[in-house]
Amino acid sequence: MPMEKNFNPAEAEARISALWIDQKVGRAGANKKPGGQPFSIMIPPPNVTGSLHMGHAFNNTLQDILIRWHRMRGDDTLWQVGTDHAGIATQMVVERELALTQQPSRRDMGREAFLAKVWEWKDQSGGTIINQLKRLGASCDWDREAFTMSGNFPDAVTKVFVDMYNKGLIYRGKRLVNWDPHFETAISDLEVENTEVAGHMWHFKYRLAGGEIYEYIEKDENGAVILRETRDYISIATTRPETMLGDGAVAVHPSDERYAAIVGKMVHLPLCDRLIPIITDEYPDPTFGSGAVKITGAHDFNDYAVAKRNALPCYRLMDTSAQMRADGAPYAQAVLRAREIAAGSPTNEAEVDTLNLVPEKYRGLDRFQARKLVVADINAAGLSVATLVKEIDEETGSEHLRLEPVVEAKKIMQPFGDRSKVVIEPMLTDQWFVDTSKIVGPALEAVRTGKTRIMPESGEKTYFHWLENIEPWCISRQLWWGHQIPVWTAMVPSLKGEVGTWSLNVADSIPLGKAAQFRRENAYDELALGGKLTEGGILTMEFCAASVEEVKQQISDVWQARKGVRPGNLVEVDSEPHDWPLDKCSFKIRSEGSYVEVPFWRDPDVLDTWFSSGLWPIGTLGWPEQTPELKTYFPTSALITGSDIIFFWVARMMMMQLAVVDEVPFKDVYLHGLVRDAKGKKMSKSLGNVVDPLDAINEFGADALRFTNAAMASMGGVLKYDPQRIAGYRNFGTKLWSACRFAEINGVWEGHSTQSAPPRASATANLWIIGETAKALAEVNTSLAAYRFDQAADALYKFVWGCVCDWYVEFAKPLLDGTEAAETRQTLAWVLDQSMVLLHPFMPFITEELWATTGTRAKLLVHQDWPSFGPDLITPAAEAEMTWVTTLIDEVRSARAQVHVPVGLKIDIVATTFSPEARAAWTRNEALIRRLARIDSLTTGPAPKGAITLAAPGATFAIPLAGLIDIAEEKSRLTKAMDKLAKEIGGLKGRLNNPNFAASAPEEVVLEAQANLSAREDEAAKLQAALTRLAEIG
RNA sequence: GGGCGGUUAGCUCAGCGGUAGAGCACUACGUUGACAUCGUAGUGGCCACUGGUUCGAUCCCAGUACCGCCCA
Repeated sequence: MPMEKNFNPAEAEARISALWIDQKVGRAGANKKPGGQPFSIMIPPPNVTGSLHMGHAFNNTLQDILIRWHRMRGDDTLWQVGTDHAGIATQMVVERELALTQQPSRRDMGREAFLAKVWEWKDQSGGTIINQLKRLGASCDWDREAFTMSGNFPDAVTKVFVDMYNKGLIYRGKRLVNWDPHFETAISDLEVENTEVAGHMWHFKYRLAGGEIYEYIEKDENGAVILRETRDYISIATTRPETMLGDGAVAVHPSDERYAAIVGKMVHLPLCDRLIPIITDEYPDPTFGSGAVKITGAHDFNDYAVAKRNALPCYRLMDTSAQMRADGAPYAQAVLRAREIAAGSPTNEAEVDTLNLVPEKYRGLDRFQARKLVVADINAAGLSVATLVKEIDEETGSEHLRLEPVVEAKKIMQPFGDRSKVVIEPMLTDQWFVDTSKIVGPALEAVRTGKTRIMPESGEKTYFHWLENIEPWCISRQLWWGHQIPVWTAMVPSLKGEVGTWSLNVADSIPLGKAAQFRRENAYDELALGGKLTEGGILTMEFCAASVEEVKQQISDVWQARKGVRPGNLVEVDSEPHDWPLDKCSFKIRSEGSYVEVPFWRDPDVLDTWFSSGLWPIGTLGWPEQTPELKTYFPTSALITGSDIIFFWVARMMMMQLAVVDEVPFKDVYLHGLVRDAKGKKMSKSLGNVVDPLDAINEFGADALRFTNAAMASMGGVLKYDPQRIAGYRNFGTKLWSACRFAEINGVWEGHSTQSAPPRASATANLWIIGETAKALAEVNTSLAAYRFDQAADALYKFVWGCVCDWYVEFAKPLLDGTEAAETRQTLAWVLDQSMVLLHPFMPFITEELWATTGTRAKLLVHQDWPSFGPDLITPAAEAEMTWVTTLIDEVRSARAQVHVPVGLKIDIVATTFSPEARAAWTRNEALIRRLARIDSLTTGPAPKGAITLAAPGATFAIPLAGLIDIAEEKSRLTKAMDKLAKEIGGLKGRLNNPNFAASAPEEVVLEAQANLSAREDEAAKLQAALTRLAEIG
């Protein structure tokens, strides 16, 4: 059956893909040869909720190119595939689906039922992106597909947590974190998008206590007084008025003379019955606003730092959904205690957190509603900074002056959750942290010493910069979908074995306020107690272990050691004691001698998804089991991923693998830029400029998209997708296809089977193309080894289109009629075979199809041996001769076109000078030259009148075209060529005449310039002679 | 504000010490034994600007301008 005119991707891709999957061509170690080195890549696990976008398509194309290349070379190859459970994203998807289908909400159905729903969803819809990867032609080991929530992965995550906990690398603490009020969880600062939005700046007056006044003096740059007034207040500016209820102080810069006199004095907090001090700190910018800043430690990161430095209490004002708090004691009671604390009464973080300083009127309001109300109330109290504005009464026309509060419209940076899109609230909460400062060292060291390479180099700088300034990593999330933190808390006796003193029967649970009082009065020392007091006043202790059984053992051991008895019954309960409803409070741990039931409870939080995906390299290979795969493929060879997750993932994988198995996770890291549209704009659904990889595959075929990806993959480049470019590479595939079809029509494939060695050839053109093939191979190898996919693609494009199709196929046409027909057939078959092989990693479908169509093959192309021939296939003499031939053809064609010789007209040519070498080159390649330059006959002799002249090395040719050509046009052609030569000659002479050049430049550069000059001068002389002749005839 | 990049043909990008390349687009011609998803021949560049180093700078260094990205 003759070949179709074109490759049909839609039909062939599905068929070939099924064949590859069916034959498991990508299984670990497939096509491995003796001596093959391990080569492994871990796919950056896409979110299980995800679908394939251009970033994935790009990134996985590069991985597949490397994998296919190494596999063909006989290396022991693994491309590990899998997905990431994506905590927030997945929970969001499933919750949305529950809402859409009118099912009970997550909270209504409870944790266990909800997780069952998530798994249900995962089984139904979690495979989308994996299937899409198959359409791209990705040759992963599909049987090894991993998921961060199944297989050995959860155990591996737990083990790592426990190990790190035991090594003191993980701790729990109350810190200000980014809180997502929609999902009601902490999120990473990397999951926060800071966006500039239109906001406002309000200016409030905080009055000095006791009616004190001071002289406020404002000076200009030169020190001249521009404002002097007596004030009874300090002016503060804020973009978040509702947080003023939790202010702990007003801060000014120590150098700020305006406020020097009142530093240390107290001010009245508007709307509150509290006084707060004026303190100094380096944080306020004296040139910004009034220079005085209100400090709300519990709701702003900068303020939190100031509060910590100055030991200010951080009063939390909002609940988990960012509504003003409605819990705890009445305002009057809370403020009483706050005043005591301000006056120096001892306290602690836990107690401060229980105090709700939101006045009743604001309790339960949304933060934005509260803002409006606070502003209105401050305005009403006359505590806003105001200016006088003129007002004209419309009826009477009389002017009034009215005080108007100053509200500046201002662009402010506001943090948004990247998933929820709601405004993030800095929130003081208990969270788990990885003490990154303790594990960052080896990660830095590995890159410094080159054990792991990051490409491009700028990525290395970013890596160092981030790691050198690393913050503790908050790893807990208040979600249900994820790896639950393996830490339990249990009631324990004190170190002295006391139970009755602090361990209360829960039925006796004391009110929070009373508990706080209890804690204060006992001025306890948690170290001495060997545990920690809960808010309910119960002595507890944390236990971290991989299983409940181990935890029970540990709890029991503590009781045994401290009290001399083991609890009769350890009961795991749902949550902390102070959350317990009364009917659950039946634990009898109090009565001396009868410790019947001791409750313990697990931390409900789950781990940040990045904590588990940080273990991807070892987790997918079966760790903690020492599997053969782990031994063979770890550390992995390369990681290919977007530069946007260098912090999220790359740096964390480095830290974690080094901390856990003391080895780098990968040798090379290749970072690529963000994917953009043709104009460089970020692709977004709202802009409608998203190029869907699947659309591109449907329209142009996967090979075209893949080749585009490779061609764009220059180091550090931005990736701008232009469908025209994809179309161009589709055409490239078609070009190869039709060259093979040409071969078919000429019987090249008849009886063809794979030949690894090139045929013995004698024709120059055949020798030449064999040499070009060797050069292409070398270039592809070098480029891929350096991760220069663009250079490899470029080399292949030039070779296949530029050498094979443009020249060699044309040369083959006359050769196939001559005495060298047999070797030409073999050469053409070999060259096209090599083209398929070399292109296969880039365009696997079309090449696999051609491979099957064109010969008897022992193996699929995907497992064909990568060639290993070297530069010995290059014949320098053939190369030089073909350069002479192609240059001559180019010149004849160019000259003909410029003087408008009709393409169809065959011309005669006269060699006016002809060296023996040139004559030999002509003779050997006469058929090709005559055909491609459309020459009828060659004679030698003097140049005829009225001819166009061409200069070639060792020869001058004249094309006699008396009457056919326009002499003026030929003159202008020659003059133009002469001008160009003159410019070049001028430059070369200038250099060579400079004595410093000869003295300083390397010898070969000087020689090259000299040779260049003499060649140019030779050519110029020939053209000058031609011009002279033209002048003679007119 | 801090960090990292970029500025080369109309567009998208390579090149990175020896006077500039590709693809696409554009122009003209063209069905010459595969290919019009094509062929042939062309047009098109003070390599952002200003200094410096060098025999020589698009390339190295410093500064300026503009544009990105990341982090505050």
